[in-house]
Amino acid sequence: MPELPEVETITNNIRPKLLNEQISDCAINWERTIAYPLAARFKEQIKNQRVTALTRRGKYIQIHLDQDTLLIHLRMSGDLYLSTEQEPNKHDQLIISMVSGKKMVFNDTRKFGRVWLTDEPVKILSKLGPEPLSREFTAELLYSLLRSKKRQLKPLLLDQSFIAGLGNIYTDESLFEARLSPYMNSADVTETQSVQLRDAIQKVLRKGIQNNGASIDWVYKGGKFQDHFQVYQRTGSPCRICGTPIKKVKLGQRGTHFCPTCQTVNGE
DNA sequence: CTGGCTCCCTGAATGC
DNA sequence: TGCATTCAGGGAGCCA
Repeated sequence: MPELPEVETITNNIRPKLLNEQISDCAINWERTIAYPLAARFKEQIKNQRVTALTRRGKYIQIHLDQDTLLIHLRMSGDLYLSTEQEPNKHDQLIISMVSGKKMVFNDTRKFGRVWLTDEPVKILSKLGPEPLSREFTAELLYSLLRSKKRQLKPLLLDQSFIAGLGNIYTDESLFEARLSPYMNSADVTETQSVQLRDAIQKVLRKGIQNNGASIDWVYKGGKFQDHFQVYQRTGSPCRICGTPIKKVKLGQRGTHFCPTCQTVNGE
């Protein structure tokens, strides 16, 4: 599942290949991929625009064009890459071709991914919480944000309006790194624990990026962070700190992995 | 405000 | 072997 480190890796990979390219045309194979505007208008509006920059915000890839911004959210199974192949692959939902002949492919097996073409990307991105790797993401900020809510840490960290970019993998890994229980109520987190959690989130995300993200299932290949998982997908395996079998539970409708010995709610 | 649940999708895993 | 069922997972939307 592409989360912040995977999206960062993908954005970095395509940036040099796409900068200054001019779009000539696009093929929409699954209309629902286009979240905005209507498919027909999208197709017209994107034509002839030139790529000026590529950035990431949360789990969104932003492809800045000279008129609009192309926002891409990969959701569960999306991938974005340059292709030289003539025939489309299975699950190529959107293919954008360049004047130079290059083709950018949005491939998405489960069809959850979405693409927007808008001159007001802020309207979509302003719902997001702070960037966890930015300078503004201090322990003090996290502490005040946590105290302003009364929610269990796991579902709260997954909430993109709280912090942008964490998904199921990096949330579980961050909570383990911080030694905090996924069940813990955010309002009970102390200042010291906020420091731990901020440091843990940044450490885990940075390590993810260094490893080009994680490759799990058949989705997204190329990353190596899966070799460094402490809890994610390690159900029943011994905790690397204390040896207790890693537990998997359902929390907020999401599979949640943690060490019941190392990750406590203030001793409980 | 919070939590719980459903929906969108496909492919892998499991059951018989 | 083959068919049917179940499940995972990000985020929107709905309801309590």
